[in-house]
Amino acid sequence: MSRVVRVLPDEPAIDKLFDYLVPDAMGPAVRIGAMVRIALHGRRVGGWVIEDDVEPSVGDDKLRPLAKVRGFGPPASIVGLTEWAAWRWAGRRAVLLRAASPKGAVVKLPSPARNLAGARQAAASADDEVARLASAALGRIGPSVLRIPPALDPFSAIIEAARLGDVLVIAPSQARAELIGRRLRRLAIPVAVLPDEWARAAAGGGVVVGARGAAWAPNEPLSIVVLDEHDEAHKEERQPTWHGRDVAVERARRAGIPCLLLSPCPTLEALALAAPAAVSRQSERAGWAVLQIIDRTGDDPARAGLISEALVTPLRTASTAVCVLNRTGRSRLLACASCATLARCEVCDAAVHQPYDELVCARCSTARLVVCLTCGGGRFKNVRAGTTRLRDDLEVLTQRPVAEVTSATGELPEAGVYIGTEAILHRIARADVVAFLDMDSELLAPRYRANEQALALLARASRLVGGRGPGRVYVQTRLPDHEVLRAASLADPERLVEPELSRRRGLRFPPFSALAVISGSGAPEFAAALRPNENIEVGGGDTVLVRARDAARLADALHGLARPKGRVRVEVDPLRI
DNA sequence: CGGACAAGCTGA
DNA sequence: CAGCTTGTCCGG
Repeated sequence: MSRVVRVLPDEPAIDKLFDYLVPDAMGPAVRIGAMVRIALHGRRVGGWVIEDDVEPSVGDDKLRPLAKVRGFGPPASIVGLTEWAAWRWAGRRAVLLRAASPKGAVVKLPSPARNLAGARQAAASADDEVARLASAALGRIGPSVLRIPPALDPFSAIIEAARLGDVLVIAPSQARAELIGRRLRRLAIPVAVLPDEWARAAAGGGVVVGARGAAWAPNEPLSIVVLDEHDEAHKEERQPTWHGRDVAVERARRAGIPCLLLSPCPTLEALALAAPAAVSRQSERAGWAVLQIIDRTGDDPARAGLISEALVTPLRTASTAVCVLNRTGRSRLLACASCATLARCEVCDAAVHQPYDELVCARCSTARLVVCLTCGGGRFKNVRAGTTRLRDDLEVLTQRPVAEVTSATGELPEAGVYIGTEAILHRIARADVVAFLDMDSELLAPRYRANEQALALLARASRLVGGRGPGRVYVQTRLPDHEVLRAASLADPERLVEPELSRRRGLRFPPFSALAVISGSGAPEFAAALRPNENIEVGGGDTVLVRARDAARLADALHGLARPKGRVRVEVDPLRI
């Protein structure tokens, strides 16, 4: 009998399996996960072998041979994991298999790393509080949560895991992954940094480290370590919106291995998996920065500037100061490109924005053509509400150079003071002053995770200033007693857990439910196919919120629904609603 | 996705 | 009714 395999084409829109004959010459290279090329409907496309030795589901006359074997792809266990993730996040398998595959063709694997004994020796020297916590957690199969304050180095947890055998480390950013790779190499511990060293990772032996994509790494680790589990960078923004931590937890469950979730401020999702272990109170206090709360309760909102008196001296004297001003939620302003008049609503005079090809009033929703009422011009440009002005003001106030940092900023300019949105906290590694100019926009953000996100920002700032030491984190606020500020001041994230749990339970937000947001022109039609029942609630409108009792029921409800004509975006587990 | 083919529209 | 556009289906 000739061998037949089942192949998924690398065309996300197809998402169907097709059977192909395996020519004898290709035999040994064809296995589950192998990347192949196939003739499909008159063209050649790439694909992955998903099942081996199958009974063909079409007649022999239709069967065609594989056109080519391109090389190694994800191992069978990871193919299975992508299958699960496609269900869990209601997405297409090909997108996930791409994330799990090497960037170029891999036809040969290097020999696996062997000098593990030396690595274990290097590892044996690490003996601190973090190592002891990790060691205990590594004795348990499945998820563990370790609360390690922002400025305490989690590296010895990785070393501790490496001592026991191959490890997979998932970092919140590529930069962080590469840094860890360099540190491990310095200790002569074999390491493959993804995505570049996919082949070395597949060969096995030692540590594999990468950003969220490493959750699909082709190795067979004996443990998985997720760094900064709370960091939203672990979530893929494109569809399917999978989460590196959740993939790691499922992967560990399937493999029957420990999975360590590290964070200074664990999410309620992580805490639902395991009770946290924490370093001593003393160490935790040392790992959070001193918070200086600048109470602006009495200041006249109309008159008070964004920089209070109390902030001027710290900004002037710090060697590096970082100012965070979140513009999200502030109305974006449009100005006419030719006459610079601000675009206002003709009915109510409020600022208008341009979601699509018309101008819409943020207050009364009146829409009109994209035309300037003053000069008739048809082009508008975004005015970033006052940041440039703020930069100038800051320069005058501090009498030193101030640099604005945006996502477009390449090389960081030389300056004593930097200003930007919260993304700036990921661009600058060290500072002695971090100032949140408008913390209330975080604390009062109309998002169900606002508290968790605000605490994460303070954790990040604490890391920048190096924990409890001479550095300071300043917070301008009208809510000086807010529980998030209190938790960060006291270096006690646990204080936030109970109130947050009861709030989420009351409002039935995750982890007490699972959510999906369906948007795009086809959203109403798509949502109409979802039948509400005791497990599923479906909202109305152009953007539909779906709420289920849990992730499995949500996934089941979304599974296999026909996509209508228009655009449909299904975001499972949205973090910012 | 993109080719095949069928159903609808137009012009003489 | 040829010649074209638009829509739906399906691939091994």
